[in-house]
Amino acid sequence: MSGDLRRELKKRRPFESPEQETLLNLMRTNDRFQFQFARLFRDHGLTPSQYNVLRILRGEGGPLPCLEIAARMIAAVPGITGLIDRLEATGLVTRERSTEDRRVVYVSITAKALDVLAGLDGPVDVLHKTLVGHLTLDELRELNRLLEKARQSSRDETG
Amino acid sequence: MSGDLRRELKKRRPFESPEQETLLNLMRTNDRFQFQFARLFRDHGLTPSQYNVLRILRGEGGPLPCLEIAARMIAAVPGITGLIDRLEATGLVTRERSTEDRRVVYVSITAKALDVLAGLDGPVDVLHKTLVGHLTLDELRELNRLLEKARQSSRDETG
DNA sequence: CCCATTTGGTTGACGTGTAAACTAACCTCG
DNA sequence: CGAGGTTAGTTTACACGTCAACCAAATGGG
Repeated sequence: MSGDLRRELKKRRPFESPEQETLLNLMRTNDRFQFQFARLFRDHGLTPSQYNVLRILRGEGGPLPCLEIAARMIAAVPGITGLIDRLEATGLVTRERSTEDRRVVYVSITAKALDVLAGLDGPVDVLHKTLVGHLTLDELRELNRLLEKARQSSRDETG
Repeated sequence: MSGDLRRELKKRRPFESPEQETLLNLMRTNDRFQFQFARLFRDHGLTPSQYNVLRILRGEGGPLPCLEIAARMIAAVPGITGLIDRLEATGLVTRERSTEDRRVVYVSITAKALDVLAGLDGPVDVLHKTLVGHLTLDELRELNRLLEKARQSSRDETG
């Protein structure tokens, strides 16, 4: 059972440490899942990043500054500009410069984008169940606990 | 404790399902860790993908065809060409067309690349311990078990 | 008030991931 | 042998992610 990952990666040697095995396992699992989500989003004309921005805007319920959006994603600041550019070009968001602080650009989600998201809600939930629905509730909770504990190591360095 | 991820993402509402929470948790953790590795590799003049290719070649101990390298990574086929291009341009790998099957291009790692990897081995191991070394051995094993179980759901669809 | 600093956002360059289309070489079957 | 399919690899086009550099608006100390 523990050799599954090794076989997948066609690794010749055993893992050098339990830590290495866990990290490779984490990255591999994440990549597989990301691939599934990317395909679903693409079928609806969105990239994963675009979906992420739209979900943030819908969840907020109102306009958000560019940098606030960037802060809630993993993305670095400069990438946001082009991302918003493309969303604006396809009519999924609108830009509006603030009158109080003229440096700030507020981004709003459009009705068209809300429709796209609404069409994705069902399939996204189905995919969630498909990917990890075969884990028991206890296993999901334990996985969450372990992932959060793992992430606390790098919290001080990355914000 | 379970609200940690919610706070990190500045999420207003609770998660819609345990499955969603676990998947967001997984992606978030992976992104944090990837960031750490990317910084380390960059300090040694490599991108994560380039490091990945070089590790595969060193582990193999001999030349490998381009597509075999692609198969061991998550990357799709077309991206390999440019990746090998840049590695060849910086003298980290060499290309050689096979004489038996002239379609096949064998890629070999250079001594220069082996030096770079040797300089990274220590720091990489340190980073492994930094990121998940605070988990107990039992926790690492349980995390591995849960991740492998999770990944089995999408195995049939993605190869 | 003015200059230095900070902050919000953009631009440009480079590396990468992905899809689609294409070339070149091999293989199979009639 | 020769047409058609398969395989290895490349090219092209687009979307990011990241860094370095930059601009413009706001701020703050002298």
